[in-house]
Amino acid sequence: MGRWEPDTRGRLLHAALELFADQGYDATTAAQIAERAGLTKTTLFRHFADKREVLFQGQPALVAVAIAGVESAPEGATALDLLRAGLLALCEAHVPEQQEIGRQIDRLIAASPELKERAIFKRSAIAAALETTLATRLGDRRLAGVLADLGVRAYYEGFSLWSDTRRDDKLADVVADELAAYESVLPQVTGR
Amino acid sequence: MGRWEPDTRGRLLHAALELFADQGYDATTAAQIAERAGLTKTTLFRHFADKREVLFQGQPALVAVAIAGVESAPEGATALDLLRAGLLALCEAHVPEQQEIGRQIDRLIAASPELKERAIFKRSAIAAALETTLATRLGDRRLAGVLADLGVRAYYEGFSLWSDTRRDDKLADVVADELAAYESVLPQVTGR
DNA sequence: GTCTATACAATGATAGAC
DNA sequence: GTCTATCATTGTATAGAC
Repeated sequence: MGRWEPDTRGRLLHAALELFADQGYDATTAAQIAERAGLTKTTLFRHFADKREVLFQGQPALVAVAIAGVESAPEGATALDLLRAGLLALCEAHVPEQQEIGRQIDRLIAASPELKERAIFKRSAIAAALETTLATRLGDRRLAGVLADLGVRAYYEGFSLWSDTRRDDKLADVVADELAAYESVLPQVTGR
Repeated sequence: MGRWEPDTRGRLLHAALELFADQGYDATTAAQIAERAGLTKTTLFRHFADKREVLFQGQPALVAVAIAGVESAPEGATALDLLRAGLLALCEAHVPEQQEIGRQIDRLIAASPELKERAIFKRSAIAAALETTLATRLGDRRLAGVLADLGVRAYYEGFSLWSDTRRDDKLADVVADELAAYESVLPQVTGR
């Protein structure tokens, strides 16, 4: 289907994961990643704005999925229903293989402040997108913001539990449990 | 009190703000900032890990203040009392001049993805610190996390309101109002 | 203990050829 | 879409001056 090997971005991700596992993130140059994928540094930076984005290339699609999930919720849905619809869509976008890749990436993030900063930026991008959609549906910016924070927290905490201690459960269930735990703790905030 | 001009970091911040206002963040080099402050690039990087940190140098102190605020709350304080104590301390650490500097920095952040990423990282650092302290006092990680998100949101939204439309009010009051608004909206999340 | 001089590796941008 | 080549800038490292 063309003069070059297909799936350039995927090949770059794969090459990066191997090299980072061997040498660490900092000790690996963009040129090395490109070379292992059979490309040059210039080409890598044509596909990704920076070295970090090679690892986070999956996130934008997740955001779109979450938004679509909220938007496809039925008309009479409650605030919490909308949030759950978004999270469910998000979770179902994960294929089982991503559990292992996710673990790998999480380890790299934990070891690199540079990656941690980008990871938090991505997390906040999901929250912001969720907030916007929820605000449209609910007509209440504050409620939307609070809900988005809650949902994103449930998603990240859930993902972490899922890949650490609940590997055989479905991600959607773990996240739903986490969200339910927040619900049951909220009355303590309001003052009972 | 020494052989050199005092307040090196403050001078660098001042120089950076002037140059960024003139030329924008991207078009200003670290060397230019240093030169305007009467220093060299080497010295700038001795004081700050990177160019962005010149702008965010105030944040670490704010984190310490917020934590101290929570820790100094009386023994019988409720979860919400603890959060309010932290936020109050945070707000009172702001001197009036910081309203204008804060506005300036916010404009720069809005115009630069690079700065936005760092700003979000700083926000999350405040949330994480708050969460840790609250968890210690409350003995409940989940509650602490949810509370920290809520508090940090109130602080940032409050700051934004304060510098945009409520300049003459006290920051602490604006933030307290914002937090109260979240409290009143929370029952809608629990499901009434 | 803070600053400077110099040299250096890596990022990321850019222009032009295939 | 990729490559070669070149480039400015970031940020580091070293060794020394006051």
